[in-house]
Amino acid sequence: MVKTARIALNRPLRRLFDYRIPDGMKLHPGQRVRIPFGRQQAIGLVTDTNSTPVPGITLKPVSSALEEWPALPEETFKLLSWASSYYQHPLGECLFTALPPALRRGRPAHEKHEQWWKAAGDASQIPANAKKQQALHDWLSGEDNGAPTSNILNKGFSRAQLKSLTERGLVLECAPPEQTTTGQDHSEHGAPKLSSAQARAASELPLPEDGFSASLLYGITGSGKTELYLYYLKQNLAPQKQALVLVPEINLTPQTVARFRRYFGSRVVVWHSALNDGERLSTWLRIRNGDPIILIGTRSSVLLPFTGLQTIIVDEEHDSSYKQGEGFRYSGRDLAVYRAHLNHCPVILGSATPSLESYQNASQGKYNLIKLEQRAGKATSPTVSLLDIRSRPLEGGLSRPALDSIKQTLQNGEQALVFVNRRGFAPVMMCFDCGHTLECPRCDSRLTYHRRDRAMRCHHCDYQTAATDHCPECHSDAFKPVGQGTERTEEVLSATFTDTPVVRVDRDSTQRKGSIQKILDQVNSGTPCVLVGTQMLAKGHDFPNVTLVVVVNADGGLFSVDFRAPEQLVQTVLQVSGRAGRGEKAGQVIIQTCHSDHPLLKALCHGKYLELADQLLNERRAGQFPPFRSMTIFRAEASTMEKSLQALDTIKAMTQVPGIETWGPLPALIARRAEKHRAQLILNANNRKLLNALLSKICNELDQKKWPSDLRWMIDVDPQETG
DNA sequence: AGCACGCCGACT
DNA sequence: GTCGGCGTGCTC
Repeated sequence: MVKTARIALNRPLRRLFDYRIPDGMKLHPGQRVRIPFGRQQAIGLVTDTNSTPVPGITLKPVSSALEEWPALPEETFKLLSWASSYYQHPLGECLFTALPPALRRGRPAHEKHEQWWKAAGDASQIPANAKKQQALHDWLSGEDNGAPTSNILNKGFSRAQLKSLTERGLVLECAPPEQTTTGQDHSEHGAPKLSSAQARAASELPLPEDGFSASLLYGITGSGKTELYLYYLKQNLAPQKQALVLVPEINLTPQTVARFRRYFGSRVVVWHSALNDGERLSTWLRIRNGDPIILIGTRSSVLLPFTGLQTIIVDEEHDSSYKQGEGFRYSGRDLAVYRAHLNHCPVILGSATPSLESYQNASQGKYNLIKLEQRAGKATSPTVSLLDIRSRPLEGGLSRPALDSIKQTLQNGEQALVFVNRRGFAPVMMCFDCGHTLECPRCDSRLTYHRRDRAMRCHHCDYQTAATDHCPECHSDAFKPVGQGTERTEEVLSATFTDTPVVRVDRDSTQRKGSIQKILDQVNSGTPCVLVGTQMLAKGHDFPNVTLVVVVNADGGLFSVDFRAPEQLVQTVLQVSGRAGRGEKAGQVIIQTCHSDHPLLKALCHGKYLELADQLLNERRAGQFPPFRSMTIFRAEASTMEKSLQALDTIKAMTQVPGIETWGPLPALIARRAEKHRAQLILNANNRKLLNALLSKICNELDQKKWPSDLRWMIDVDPQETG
């Protein structure tokens, strides 16, 4: 009886491939293998060793197993298999996203031992013009144990400089120091001291030994959710077990990590997109090995091969960045819940503004709802007011009363924060004589003006061109930016408050490494200043001396086509409002709007998020939107809109069954993007299981179909974006 | 995704 | 006459 293995490859194929297992080779699901594939060699992952191969095909043999143990342990494998079928993404690609890049490429599953270097000899032998070599020699002389290559490179030195010094004998390779025992809790700290409200919330959280539980921790901004997490882990995490703390990318700051390290020392390890291949491999191996790590990481860390996971925490669980927007479109938060289920352990979803999905689960009793409605310390909740800006002149988007409030705040020796919601409100160059605007030649969108480098950029593709002073159509010099961006607001504020620092925080101003830290230091010094920024300012920061928050324009979310827009508006405003009055002084929030009588905005002033959430859930129920039905979007793009719409019509024909309602196909909000014409078809299903079964069938059929060569179709289960 | 095969245009 | 463009098809 010939033994066979079913193997998944890192290819966008929904099919698996069968191979013969050579005599004497033992294979198990999750194991990495080297296999011949077509006329190339490939790395595969074993999915099954009990399957019956398709008859009539001569099977090739597995070349070798890369290691005897499964790279993906059983529980991780189950998680990914489930995710593959839930999100309708090819199994091979799902499984491979859980491997670090080095292992995907077939590298051995152990760390490359790193070369260590120490200084030797006399620095005077270094040529006088080789300043960097001198600096390197200098620095290395101060490192008693020597330093590994990676540290040297991180310090800004180059391989070439290191090489020159070794050739001169001024730097020698040395043995790495004794491995410091990592993964241990070295910290002196016991559990953090909790307020009575925090202690009560903590006592409501189920314990790891109670098995699976999902809890929604609703804690208003400034209520001290992080302290609660720390307390919970300190009290309940067994010394040899692992914990996963998921955070949005933007919250994974050195401050957050430092806070965990204070309580758990080197047991805390991070995982995010900026790690290099070596760091990824190293952390992945430690997790796989069962080291008692507390891992703080972004979305993808929910896919790591934990082998002793005892608790999962999802901070800011409402954050849309938990949903991957392309390729394997999984939700890190939802997978975290499923993973806790597989692990028989608790998951805690924390937010000041819970997603309606999680809140509904809590309302139905599927999740525990734990409330923390008091701010920690002496801080009180800020007062929120609407400022109607209809027929008020604006400067840089700011009205006179708002500017006066900022002035007053600065005079009080306090700080102000101006929040510009850039969504759909970017500065566009327009001719005031002929009305001409610059459009992207490849997309249905206008170019955005970037003052710093005098460039016009498309935010939907990589197109950019130089800005001009004159209208390219009528050559008028009345060619000016209109609309509101952070740069314009910053400019106006700088001109108005000449002797106060105005600090801008957005993607453009924080690209350089460490620049965000500089900004935070400035703010934390407490001296009067004005912060201007986008979403980035709304997240998690603690600015004790900010007492005023101005929301420049809140109206974008009021009349959007996206069913999530109202929820997102409310969440963003509440999150940014939460930056005000976190110290001892009371905070004030001013929301500029043209619709001060809008019920949603009026409700926002009373600040009770759960009441708003109830109201928003009622609207979702009335419109039969998620979470009352489950939604899936099929998207298509091609060289013409006709081809895209036609493909979606074909798909629509497959979905005409009871219990499923379709909307469209319709051209996408941005119908042309990078020369591709895009359309989408929305499916709404009463029953998740039924929908999933239908989707599997459709995707398989779509794979068999002959499409025009330039047509691409995609599926997005539980979409975050519906445009 | 890779990679090869294949069938048409511009070159020594 | 060949080199090479990328459309099409296949990978156990």
